[in-house]
Amino acid sequence: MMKTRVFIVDDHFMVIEGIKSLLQNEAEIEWTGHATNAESCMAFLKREQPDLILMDISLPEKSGIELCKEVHSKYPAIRIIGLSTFNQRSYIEKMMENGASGYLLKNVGKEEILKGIETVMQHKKYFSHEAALTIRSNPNKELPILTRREKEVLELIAAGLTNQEIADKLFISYTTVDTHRKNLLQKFEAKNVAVLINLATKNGLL
Amino acid sequence: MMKTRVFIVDDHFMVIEGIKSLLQNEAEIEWTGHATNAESCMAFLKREQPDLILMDISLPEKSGIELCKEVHSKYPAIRIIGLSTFNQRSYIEKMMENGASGYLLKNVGKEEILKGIETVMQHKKYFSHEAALTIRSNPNKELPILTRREKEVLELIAAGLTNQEIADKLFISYTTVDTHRKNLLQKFEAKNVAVLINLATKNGLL
DNA sequence: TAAAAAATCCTGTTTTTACAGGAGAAAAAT
DNA sequence: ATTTTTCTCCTGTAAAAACAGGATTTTTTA
Repeated sequence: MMKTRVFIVDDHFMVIEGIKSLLQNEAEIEWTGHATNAESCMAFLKREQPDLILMDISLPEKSGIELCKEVHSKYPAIRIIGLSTFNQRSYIEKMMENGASGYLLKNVGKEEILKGIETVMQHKKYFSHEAALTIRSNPNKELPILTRREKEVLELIAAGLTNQEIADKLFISYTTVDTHRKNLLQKFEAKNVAVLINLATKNGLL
Repeated sequence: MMKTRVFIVDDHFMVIEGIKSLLQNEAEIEWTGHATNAESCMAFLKREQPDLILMDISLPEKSGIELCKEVHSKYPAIRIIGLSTFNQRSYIEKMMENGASGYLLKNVGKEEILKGIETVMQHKKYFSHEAALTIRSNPNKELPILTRREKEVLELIAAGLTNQEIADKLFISYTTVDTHRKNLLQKFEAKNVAVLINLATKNGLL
């Protein structure tokens, strides 16, 4: 059996050290190195390509989601497993959309990491227990899909602009902004702007 | 020189493993164990008391901030260092108010962990580099201090209740709620409720 | 116990949202 | 090329929030 060559990208050194320590005595795993940001990850990949990357989702500067997309398009053979503390549907979905093959929450133990690596290397998808529950259990509480304009308006609302101010800024009519606002409230099933902003920030849209 | 007996509470097993791995060959450090939640931490302390606890701030069920308060009041001799991914003034301050002696961000390396432990054991306070910058640099952007009632009203606003509904719920007048709302906007320097909720969620108040 | 802070209540006015119900034009997807 | 989605605009009304400027009574804290 071939050894799986593993690389890790995470801005938390202690997480890198933890996973390294957990995997160092595993026969099927070969540790190829680590990076603490997107840039040094890409630099490494120019010289050497691992079989699999464990990739933290929240990195400084360029996010794990963007990095995932970039790595996946330039090196489609490399399998990627998302890594995060956040057990949120939106994050998991974004990673998978951008080419990840699996998702591990950072509270997992050695077994789940190994199982994840093994499963993903067999061209199958893998989610750690809790993450799997999240994507299955509440398909009702799905995040609404916003249009480009709606996102734009949402951000300006959060910034404190009134409908009139938003209208002036976007060179559209006051009534158009009102319509977008109406649609935002409807999509989020929010009674008013307080709930809207609350939901939006908690789902990482702001 | 006495060895420092270190205990760690963190719900992420890989972080525990990482710190353990980093500290295991250090002569001045004695590893006494770990817990992944507040309950098992308290259970451990009943049997044995370490010199220092590295305590994650975001734990399931009871938060690190509450646990910190509890440990500090029951075992005042134990030194506590807060541990977190979040470099936010509010979190750092809350931990320090509740009896912590230092604060480490999870992106630190071995040196800062050791320096932190050493410093705190000498009855001094310690903040990791980036955390120290945060508490020093922007004393202007301080979080407003809310009263009990204001917090209550803030939460109900975020839940989508109108002034009248909040008034009914709290058995106070509509005008009182309006005053609290006014004061909240003033304290946060927010133009309207959208900005208020945005700031409040981003600062962990909601 | 005196001073400070917090919580309560009030009258008004203006501005902004929220809600209802359409509808045409431009872009995008099939 | 046609359907669907998105973006745009409109009229009108009711409800709620924001703003101004007080004032009294409880609680806390020094």
